[in-house]
Amino acid sequence: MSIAIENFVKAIYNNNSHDARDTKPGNIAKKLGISSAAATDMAKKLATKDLLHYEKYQELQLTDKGRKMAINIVRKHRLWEAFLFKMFDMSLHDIHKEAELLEHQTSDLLAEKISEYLGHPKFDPHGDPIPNANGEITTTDTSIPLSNAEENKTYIISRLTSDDKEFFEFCAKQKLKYGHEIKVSKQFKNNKMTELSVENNTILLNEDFTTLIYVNEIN
Amino acid sequence: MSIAIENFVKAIYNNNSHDARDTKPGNIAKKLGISSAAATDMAKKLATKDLLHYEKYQELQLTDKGRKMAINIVRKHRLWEAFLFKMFDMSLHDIHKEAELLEHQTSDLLAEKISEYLGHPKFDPHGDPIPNANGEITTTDTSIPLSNAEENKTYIISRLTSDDKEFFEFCAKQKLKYGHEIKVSKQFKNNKMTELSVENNTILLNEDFTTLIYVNEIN
DNA sequence: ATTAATTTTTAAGTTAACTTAAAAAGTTTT
DNA sequence: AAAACTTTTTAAGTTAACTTAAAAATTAAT
Ligand SMILES: [Mn+2]
Ligand SMILES: [Mn+2]
Ligand SMILES: [Mn+2]
Ligand SMILES: [Mn+2]
Repeated sequence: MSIAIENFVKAIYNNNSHDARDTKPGNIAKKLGISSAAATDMAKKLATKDLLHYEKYQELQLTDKGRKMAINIVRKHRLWEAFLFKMFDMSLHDIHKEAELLEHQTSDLLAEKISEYLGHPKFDPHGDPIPNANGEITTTDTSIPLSNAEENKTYIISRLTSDDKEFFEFCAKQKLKYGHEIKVSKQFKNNKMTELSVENNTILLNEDFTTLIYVNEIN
Repeated sequence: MSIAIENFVKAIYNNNSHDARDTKPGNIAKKLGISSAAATDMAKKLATKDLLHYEKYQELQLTDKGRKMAINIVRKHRLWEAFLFKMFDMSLHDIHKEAELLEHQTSDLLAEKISEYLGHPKFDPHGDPIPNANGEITTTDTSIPLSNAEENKTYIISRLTSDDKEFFEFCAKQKLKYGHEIKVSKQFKNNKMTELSVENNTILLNEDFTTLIYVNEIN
């Protein structure tokens, strides 16, 4: 399967497993940076390969075969992220970019070697779950977006769901990293802003960021 | 530059730096597993990109730009080989296959991180030199093929120049590895065979293998 | 319920990287 | 120096992955 096909299938998978937003060709096209005409063509082609169900004007839905394929790529992506993060001093954004390419050129054998070396990690450095070699995700995600966090409660950052460079640079600078502890001091409901403290610093985030940062409450 | 272009330029580079054999489209085509018509087309195209000089029926010659590009890919290939060899228990042949793909999806930044992690190694696990980030190869190779080695002299294996799976399996089993010591006991000139000892075992190799194994004399 | 706006699909065309088959040129043998 | 053989080139055609622009369908607004 070509890189174009792999990216297409992965985009569908990420789209409706993550946000559950609309999974029509136009939206997938936007994520991949191609025209929606190209996405429609590709969808039709992949339907003949039994990777997805296609019906005119309807949402695209992966078949079991398509989902399996997507998960395999996602697994390789997240393993590479975890591996590069551990081995080298590189920004999350750079790591993501490398993984975006390496994921397509990695044998199952090498993926397994990487997983083994890392002790079969369950999460990548963004906090996203890493499927096992059988395509299963055994962890359950109970985290909520920071925008929904409650005042005066303490949380652990569990996911950073973006691939924007500036976002990650900001997060790195402010110590907003996977696994770090934060305390929400105030939710400004009207302005949709959140005040919180990280390592004795108080920062104020707007909704653009608080919907990308997911947290788990500490009890 | 596409993967097809990168592999083409690399094939030319490897061809006339290694064996100095004929570098016409047909021969390159054979190495890449494409038709010679395709190779001729590609050669013409790359000439317009100033990556090589093309003249009908003549040998293909890389320009400085083309050579630079080839060396950059070779560097990434060999760094990946050295890195995977160090990190994981994988056969040389498998490592080579992974590197053949990863070399095209590796940023200069990541290549440098790998090189740094390994302490800027000068050789890959086949004994081939790793160009530095400026494309320079500072080591000089004084090794000779085992077929030319002299009787009753002791050598260190410095290169295994093949990508055949069976060859590497055989070498691995017989401890014919990069850096290992061997002693040549007899050269059968007529039969073009070489008798040698490795770790107290005596083995007899024919020309198919002794031209692929390069050695340096121990003084 | 029309009309307007948005999205998806179809249609037609492009480019890169191939293929096979025939023609042309180069090389080797007699 | 022909003839025979081999290799390279040209020519024509295919496929995957795109594009733009128009047509068709869906969705939203009045
Ligand atoms: Mn990708
Ligand atoms: Mn990730
Ligand atoms: Mn390659
Ligand atoms: Mn090598």
